[in-house]
Amino acid sequence: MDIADNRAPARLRALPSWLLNQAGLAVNRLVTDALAASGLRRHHYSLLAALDDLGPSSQAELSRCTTIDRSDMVASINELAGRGFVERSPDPDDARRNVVTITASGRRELTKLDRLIAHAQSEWLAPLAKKERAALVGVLERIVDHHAPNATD
Amino acid sequence: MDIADNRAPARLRALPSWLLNQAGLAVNRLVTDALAASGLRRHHYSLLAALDDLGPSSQAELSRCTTIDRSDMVASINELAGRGFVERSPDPDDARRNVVTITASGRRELTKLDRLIAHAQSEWLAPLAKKERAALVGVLERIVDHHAPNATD
DNA sequence: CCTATTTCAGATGGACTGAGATAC
DNA sequence: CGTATCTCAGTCAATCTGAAATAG
Repeated sequence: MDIADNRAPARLRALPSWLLNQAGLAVNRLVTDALAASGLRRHHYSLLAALDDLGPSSQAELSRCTTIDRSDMVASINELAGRGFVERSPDPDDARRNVVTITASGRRELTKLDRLIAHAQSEWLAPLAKKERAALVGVLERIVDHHAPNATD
Repeated sequence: MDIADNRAPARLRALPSWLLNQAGLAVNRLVTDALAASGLRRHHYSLLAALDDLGPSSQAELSRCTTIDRSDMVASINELAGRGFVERSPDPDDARRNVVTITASGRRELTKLDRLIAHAQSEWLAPLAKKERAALVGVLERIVDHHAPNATD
């Protein structure tokens, strides 16, 4: 019952996947808390950011590029549409699809969220120098690309 | 609908927490699949590894050092005990506590799991050189320590 | 009296499966 | 025809809250 008894055993501390999951718990707490006041959750930010980057997109496209499941898309878009941050309309060129578009109000909200998210990132990465943060991002990109559905398998 | 349409927008690809979560999905899939044949899940490995490192421990101690919630501990230990991998007995020195001990059979199982887990790690980190893997572990350790409950806050 | 431990009952958010309806 | 999209219903593992019972 020492004060430092919470320390993880060496077996786990040396395990990359365990460390990644622990680091993930920390960021996700920070980001979730940062977004809490706006009443939005993490995937809402992903969607607004994706829509701002890509322009109007179908739900299937959004699903593919955010890795949010197609079946969870419906509810998320509903929530964003209910807040007036996106609009959903049938695609005139393909009647199977909906076109989801970010609104002016959604873009304003996104600007606020960007700031909150950026702040959470730097709280999370506080112990790292600028160069180390960039290196971490680079390494994670390579891992993510390597395991992407249409990647070097 | 290009073949590379799955690519995430720049906004997300540049976001450390998003990359970390994507990388986490990949490892957790690999590790979960690696453990599937043994009928165990990720936290079972954490518990066996912790018990092998620390020796007999109370459930509260295990909870603190693995970050598995106290309330989830009960079921997990039950499952491991049901397979004969750990034994649970009342602590003679403190009647509130149980002492959980890894069995010989549990240690044998852990040896197998160690190999499976190690293999999953190297599949996951395939695109990285040895030095890069070590650097990643080092960086993650610093982040995790910084956000640990009793840390430099 | 306050705190620590084990346990249960339940909520929550996130990732995912399967299938139906519709349209390409 | 087979395939793609949107939608709904529901599963599943993981994280976490609250509280009761017991003991230090």
